[in-house]
Amino acid sequence: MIEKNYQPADIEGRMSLVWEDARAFSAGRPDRREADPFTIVIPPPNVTGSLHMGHALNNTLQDILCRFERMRGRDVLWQPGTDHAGIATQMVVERQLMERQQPGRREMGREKFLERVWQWKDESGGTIINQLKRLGASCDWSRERFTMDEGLSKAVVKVFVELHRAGLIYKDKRLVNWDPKLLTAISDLEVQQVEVKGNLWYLRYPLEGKTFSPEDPTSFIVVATTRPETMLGDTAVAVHPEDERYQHLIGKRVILPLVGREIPIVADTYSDPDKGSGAVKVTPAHDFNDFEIGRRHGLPQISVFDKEGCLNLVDNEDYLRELPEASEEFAREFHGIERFAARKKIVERLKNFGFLERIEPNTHMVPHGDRSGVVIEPFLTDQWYVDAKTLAQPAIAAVRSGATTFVPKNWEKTYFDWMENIQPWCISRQLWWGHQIPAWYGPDGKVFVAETEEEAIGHAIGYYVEQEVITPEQGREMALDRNKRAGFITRDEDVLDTWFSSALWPFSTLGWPDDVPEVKRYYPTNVLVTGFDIIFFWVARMMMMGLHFMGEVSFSTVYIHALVRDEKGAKMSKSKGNVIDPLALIDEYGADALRFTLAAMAAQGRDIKLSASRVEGYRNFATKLWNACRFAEMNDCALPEGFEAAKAEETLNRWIAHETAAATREVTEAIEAYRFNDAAGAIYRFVWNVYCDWYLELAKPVLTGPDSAAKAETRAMVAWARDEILKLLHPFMPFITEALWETTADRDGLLTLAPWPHRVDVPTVAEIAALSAASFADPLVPPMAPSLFVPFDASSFKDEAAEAEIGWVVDLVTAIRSVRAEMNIPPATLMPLVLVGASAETGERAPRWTDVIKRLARLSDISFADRAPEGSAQLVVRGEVAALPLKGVVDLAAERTRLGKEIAKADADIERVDKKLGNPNFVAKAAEEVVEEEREKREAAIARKAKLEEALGRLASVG
RNA sequence: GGGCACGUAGCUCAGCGGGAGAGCACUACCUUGACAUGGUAGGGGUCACAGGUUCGAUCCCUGUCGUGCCCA
Repeated sequence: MIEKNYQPADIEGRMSLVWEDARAFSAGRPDRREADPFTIVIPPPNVTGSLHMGHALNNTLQDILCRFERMRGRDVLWQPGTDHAGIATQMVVERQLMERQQPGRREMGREKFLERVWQWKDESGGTIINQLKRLGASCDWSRERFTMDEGLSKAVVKVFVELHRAGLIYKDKRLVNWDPKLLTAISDLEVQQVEVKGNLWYLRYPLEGKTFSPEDPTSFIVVATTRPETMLGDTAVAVHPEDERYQHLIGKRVILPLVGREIPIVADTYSDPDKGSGAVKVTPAHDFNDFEIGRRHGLPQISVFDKEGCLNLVDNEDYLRELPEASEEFAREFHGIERFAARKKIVERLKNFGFLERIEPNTHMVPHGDRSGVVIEPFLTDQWYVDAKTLAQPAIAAVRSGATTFVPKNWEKTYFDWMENIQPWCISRQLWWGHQIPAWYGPDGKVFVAETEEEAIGHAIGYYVEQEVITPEQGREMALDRNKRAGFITRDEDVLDTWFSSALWPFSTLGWPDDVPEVKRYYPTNVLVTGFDIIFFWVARMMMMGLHFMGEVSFSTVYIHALVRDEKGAKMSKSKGNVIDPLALIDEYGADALRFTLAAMAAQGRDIKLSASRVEGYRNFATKLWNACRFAEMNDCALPEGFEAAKAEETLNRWIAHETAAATREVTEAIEAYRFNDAAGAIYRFVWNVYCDWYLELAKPVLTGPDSAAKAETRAMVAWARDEILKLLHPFMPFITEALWETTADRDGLLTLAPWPHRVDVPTVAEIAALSAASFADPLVPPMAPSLFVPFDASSFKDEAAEAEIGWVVDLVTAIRSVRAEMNIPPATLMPLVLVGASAETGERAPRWTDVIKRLARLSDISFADRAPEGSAQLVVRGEVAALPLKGVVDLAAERTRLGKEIAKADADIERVDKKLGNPNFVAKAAEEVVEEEREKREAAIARKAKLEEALGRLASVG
């Protein structure tokens, strides 16, 4: 029995359990051993994360694809899991320690701290996974993976060692984006450019050999800067080589104010003559552009900050080199001052000595760490790098050749732009939570990269014996005695960027590097579904790693979906406070309604601005379906064994078969083309506007009539079409459809494993037997219902005659209702209908639909006549006149107005078509079908107008 | 400054070379035996603006204005 009211909360939890118990989503089910695999890896959410609208959209789309392919008989693996989110997770746990007033990370030490992080992960790390389950994600939960798992960590180590051996990973001293709060390097992509209202400070740098005076412009050069505090690390001044103002100064030297260092004036095109003073100070150790200028001119790099962003001058050899002794006092005075305080103090000092020309307000972009929120400091450090440029080449080629395609295609441009300008990828992070880099250092700093410490020691001993640092004898002793070699080499303390492990996700989750059958079966994956914002973070890196280590692309299709934005079109973010919580929407309207909304709005290439009213509307759609199924149940509609829809005899039943086939084709083709909104729209219209509005209404007289063959067939057909609807809708609304599937009949299997209506590979009888055998062999696999295999070829079934007949009924009823409403005839008034001058076809059809038409159009009687009775309202349906004779009820003036409006409409049609057909160019140049179509339109409009005028004439003669 | 989108009914959005569509909102009527989380009928748009291509442009091209995003 179906409950009276649809309550999503009541069924969603229960259906989740049903699927789980049946292990419905397990990859490699025995009954699908021979089936084609279909694989999607989930973009792993942060283990610290919770479900936001972007996740909801992303996973809804993946789930639609997975459920669709699962029903099409594929062996689906949707690989779930989370990533360890190095910085975010470490921050979460550190914050927790602080809140509980427990010892901090450094006090407890690395090992203890990592234990705490794991403990946190075990307790709270499952949040987002449970939220994905609430959304209905049909992942193979038994295969859930975590980037810090043993197996995935093994893959990380192997990849690092092999890339290092191949020279594709190396250590280098370069500028990195340094987060002075978190004390780690971060990636370009974790840096947010924020517009900040700052200043341009114009500074006077005295020229060497002149006596500096603020009054004498020939005694100095003015440089403009947004970061005056970095001037302590300046090693040059740059001007544009063609800037006439400065030609005479190129090659001269200036004395750096406050510091006293002599630095050159160089010519470099980076300097923009139109910006500031046209001269810039060059600080290679604290600015990415200056770093490049420094390289071009061979300038020294002087870092003046420490890793916390405080001035570091005392004992700073780079800084103090070649400086006069007096400057040591200055160094002591400024040493240790935080960078923004230093800015104030330095500007003040410059001003006091006349070196500050002026200050100009200037709005510019300043890099901020997206986790810490503090201003990022370009900082010169030793880090590990991946040679991304080399690895990118095959990844670029794979997209060029079409081995991997983007949907929509225009994202390929973005991909190429990024890949072709890719920079070395800094992969080391100064954190504790993550994969510790498998590199060890010998006593002299020599690095040994190996999969294990034992192996590294072996290499080290060999190396140092060869270098005669230790004797062969010492080496032998160390190799044999653990105690003797303790502390000989020390491991790199840093960990790898989280994205380094995520890049391996499509194959590490399958078990690589172990030789397991899953790798062979499920790699390459079929499609990756993601938002464009992580094309760079993730897609590109998976492409690089997949091609290098597997020799094959990671996925053949990348579907890039929209971003979910708020009602103003702004990106949803916590700091803006404009987030809509998907879980709140699920609580209010159900997961099915939310999923359907997201699918219906997921038009390609367009962002989604979500509003709750849409979700409500689709919840109502679910209710509609629920009630339609209740109707079927109340009328004892059931599918008899062996029923064949294609062989139905009743016109109405053939019509719904025709419509079902059309809807099936539409939905199937739309999902295949990733047009989720079209698919959702097609099933929505079919359920509501075809099945509910017309089929069930037209079937009512038959269902409530006397027992007959027609009644039996209609009962079967109502149930059959309902089942087809449940299947077509299942990928979008899995909970309600599975629940109704369970309740509406005695089923042998779950809907989620039932075959898709459009399945091309309808199994033969022999195959069914084999499948059943396989199913029964494994008690966990529910056998498939034999009745599901009754062939109905949705790809080809058509019945145009049924379509024409039911179409006439629909048009007639609609026209009568429209006239009644316009004439203000109360619904309680039953009117007679007269079909005027009916054709033979109509004469045959009408009696077959008397009951239905009477009921739906609220008629007392249907009759035929050659002329419309006096004083009747008349309407034209498919070229024939129907009259509603009701003397006294029909307001003649109103009817005259109504007919006048209809005629005007017909006139407008005729005029528009005439204009076209009157154009000789149109007739000559337009496609023949188009011209023919227009001619037909014209004829129809003229005929319609004639009938209407006739009706108006009759009215005039009466009144 | 460079790149990518987008401006269609009051709102949120589809459509995209030959008759302007949906959901919500709105108006009127309906306690009709599945459903008021509903039914029936209806109102509402110079498809941002200006040029061009075409027999024909909401749709293709160019420009202008406006909005958003990404990158520098």
